[in-house]
Amino acid sequence: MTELEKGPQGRRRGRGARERILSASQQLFREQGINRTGMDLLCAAAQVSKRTAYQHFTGKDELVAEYLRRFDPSVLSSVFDRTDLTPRERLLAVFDIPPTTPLCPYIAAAVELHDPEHPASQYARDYKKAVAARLADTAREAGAADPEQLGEQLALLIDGAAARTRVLNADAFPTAAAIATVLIDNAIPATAGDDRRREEASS
Amino acid sequence: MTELEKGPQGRRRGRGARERILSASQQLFREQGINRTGMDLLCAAAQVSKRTAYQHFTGKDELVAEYLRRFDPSVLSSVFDRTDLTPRERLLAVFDIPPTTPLCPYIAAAVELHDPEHPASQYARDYKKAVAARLADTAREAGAADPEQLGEQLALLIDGAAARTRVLNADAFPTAAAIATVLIDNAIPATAGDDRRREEASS
DNA sequence: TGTTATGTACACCGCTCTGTGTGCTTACGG
DNA sequence: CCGTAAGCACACAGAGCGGTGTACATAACA
Repeated sequence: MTELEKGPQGRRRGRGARERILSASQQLFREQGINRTGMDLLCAAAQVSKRTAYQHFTGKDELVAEYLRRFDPSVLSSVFDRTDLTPRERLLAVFDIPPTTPLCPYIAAAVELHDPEHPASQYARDYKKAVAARLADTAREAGAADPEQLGEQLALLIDGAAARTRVLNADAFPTAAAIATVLIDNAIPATAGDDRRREEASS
Repeated sequence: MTELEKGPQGRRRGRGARERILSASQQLFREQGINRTGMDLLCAAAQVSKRTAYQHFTGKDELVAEYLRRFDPSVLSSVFDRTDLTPRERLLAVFDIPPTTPLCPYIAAAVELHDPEHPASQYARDYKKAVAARLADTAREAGAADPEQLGEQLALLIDGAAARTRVLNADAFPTAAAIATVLIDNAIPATAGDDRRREEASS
């Protein structure tokens, strides 16, 4: 960062080296996996010399960790911050985003790195917990009897759909959405104006 | 195989080389992952020379495929063939076996190999379909309205619990079992005498 | 006894991977 | 103008991997 993008025209070469590396990581790590993506290929894709890459990141581990840290805002917010949907609809909308994210990179990373102590694995755990927490919040908003439990359950459905989609090569999210519908209907007492009309459900 | 175990005492050295290799694979591939387990280490653990290993298997790929093919009978039958349980109880008993299998090796293999055309990936798909099919059969036995759907749903729960257990380092199968209970109760019309007579509490 | 199958011990090849060392180029700033 | 900082191109080290080649040992069978 420091004083990189300050010039009137910016340094042509330098401006965004980190971004290009991380952008290439996003693509390649997903398409090919982490272990199968060598630094040579990655640097070539990022149009960055290998030497430069290792001046921005101490090693591949750090790069992988950073790569995993970049998902939170985009995917999470895109669903949970939609004010045009009722809380209940938001809970179900989660199962419609897989087209954007064909498979969960956190599961892949946890399997590929295979080290629970790896910083990237830590980020993966944090992310999963954050997702479950936001689901729980939304569930509470929707008037669920036990929001934490529902959040955890829906999170499990997401992971199950992701894993199954991966192994079977077939979209499993519709099945997960069907389960989610049942769970939500069962968890919300029906007294709560969950769907349309959730105004006075504040308490 | 051919004429290995035919002698009155058998060849001391040869008898069970394949088994030792596969046994070591089961342990090491699970503990360390497939890619991280080199053939040198694996052969040392199996107390088999590397040369011998490559006379039994054309390559690591074939070994991995065989390794995955060895799970079907043990795990599957141990649950589905239990006649002491009602169909409904069998469907739920599935979520109690993870202590035996800490994580699903098929998901791990699919991620690690990263090639849907790999023979091992094919076995993984076959296995997953077989599990879903047996779940569907049991669901039909239990009187489910749509057994195929329930089977697919329960299979998704298993995979979700496995993946989540892996990423979070915490047992997620209880959550999956809770969901399964809801799904089963919702899918079985209650007219079917599946469990210990779940009275006619319908409507 | 000798042959043949099976397995061992160990060195070795070729490849890929992460990570560095070195020298050259580019562009900005004084 | 020259200095400095960032980057590039390229080669290379070091390690691990899958897989092989070679020479030797053992046991059954003729």
